[in-house]
Amino acid sequence: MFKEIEQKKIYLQILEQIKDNIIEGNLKSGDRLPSERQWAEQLGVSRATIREAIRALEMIGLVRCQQGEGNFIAVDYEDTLTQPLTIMFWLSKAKISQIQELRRALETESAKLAAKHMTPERYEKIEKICQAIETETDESIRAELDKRFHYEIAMASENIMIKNVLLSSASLIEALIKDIRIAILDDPHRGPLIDQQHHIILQAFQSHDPLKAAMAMSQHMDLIDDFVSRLEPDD
Amino acid sequence: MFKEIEQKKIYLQILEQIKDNIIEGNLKSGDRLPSERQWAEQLGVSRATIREAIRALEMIGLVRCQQGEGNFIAVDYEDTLTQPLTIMFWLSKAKISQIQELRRALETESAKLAAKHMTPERYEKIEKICQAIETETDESIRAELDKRFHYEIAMASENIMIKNVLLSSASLIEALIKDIRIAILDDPHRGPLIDQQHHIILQAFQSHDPLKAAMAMSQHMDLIDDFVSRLEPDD
DNA sequence: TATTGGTCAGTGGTCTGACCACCAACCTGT
DNA sequence: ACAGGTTGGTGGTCAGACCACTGACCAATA
Repeated sequence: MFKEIEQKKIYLQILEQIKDNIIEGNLKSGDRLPSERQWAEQLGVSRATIREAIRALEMIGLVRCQQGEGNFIAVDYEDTLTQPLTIMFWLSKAKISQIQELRRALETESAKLAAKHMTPERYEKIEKICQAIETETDESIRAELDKRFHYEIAMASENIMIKNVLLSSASLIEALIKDIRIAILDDPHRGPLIDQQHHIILQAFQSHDPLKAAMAMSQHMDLIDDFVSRLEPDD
Repeated sequence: MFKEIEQKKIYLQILEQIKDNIIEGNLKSGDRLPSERQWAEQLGVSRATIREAIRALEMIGLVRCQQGEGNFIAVDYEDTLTQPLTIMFWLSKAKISQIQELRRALETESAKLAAKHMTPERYEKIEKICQAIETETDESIRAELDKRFHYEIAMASENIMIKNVLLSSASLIEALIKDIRIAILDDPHRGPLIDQQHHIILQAFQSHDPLKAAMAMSQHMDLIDDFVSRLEPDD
């Protein structure tokens, strides 16, 4: 299952091996890796080296480390970009509005693709979420449902790359503005507006109209834009 | 009643410190980090631990390691996402067309923002590149110029997050289809078409018309879409 | 019987000290 | 002045040790 190590950046070789093993199907999400001691012996390297490799893999969200239990392949790769994206945000001294613009680009494309590939099952699922949002009165639950609304659209886009980048940037925004959804949803003037926008998006999905979906989602994003811009005035 | 006791992993604490130091301006691109031994002593941890932190930082492109010389803060953070994006691509078994869709979303938004923020200096720069593309006959140089064309637009968008995600996905596509630009440009029917599209984009920039820029760029992307779809037929 | 609490083996987290490979800057002899 | 070797500092790797945590097993207790 694991080959002997040659020379070069050892931790990169281990990464390659894991990658290959996953692609070949020998390793899958949630699988446990060999224990560090055992693995080190198998590969003929020291435990310290194995650990450096694991650390690198953990950083990009590919491996989850649990003391006393073991190291595991991440259950999904949705968080692979979150950490790097967060770092990039801080180091490049970007503004929140810039992530928001990134998210806008992805949400609109996501909606466009979702409309293109929408299935009755998925549509029903999303429709139910919308209905739940309308009838729900607890703002924090409404916020959670709104999140799921966007998540399901991302799934429906059938594009895992866009989905993951989108989810990462969305969670970064959330981390920066914890209660953005609540704050937006809480505005009594906005509640109905949001529901209306959701409906337009739904209609676009139902009629498989990518352009309409993209435009509707873009307008939906305007709400968040507005909130961000007030939170973070232009320099 | 009792608060949870939580000991963050040391390597994450070190990451935090580096992040803070960069934000505060104590550390900047290209700066050299303390030697591992010295640093370990300063922080009161072992060298192995320091190395695990460095390995994690190297993985996301934040640190460059040079044996016999030292460890350095990366000169730019443009590659922070390239590695994770590549890993994600392989592990999620995505198709090239999906990255292309990701790129399309970013290129169009990038063009839109560029039109919004275009300055005479930047316009002139991009215009010169376009002229160079038209007069150049060597296909590989044309390809290189085309790359710069997109790069400058990304810069002009004045959105570092979009720029970096875009460049990462573009370089991932390039790695997967090495000669895509040449292959596309090489088609005698396409050469004039590309030049024409570039001009439309330029016009949109000049008139600060974001929507027109986005649409023109989207059409420009169709060319690559077309190429990818022929290279990678639908399942 | 059901629950508590201890033991124990296995795991990741960290530390220590050592050796190797590499690089740059400093000699040194010509 | 210069080519070539020496030397000290750096990252790369290794071996072995101890700690903290986990889960499973099991005995003592209510």
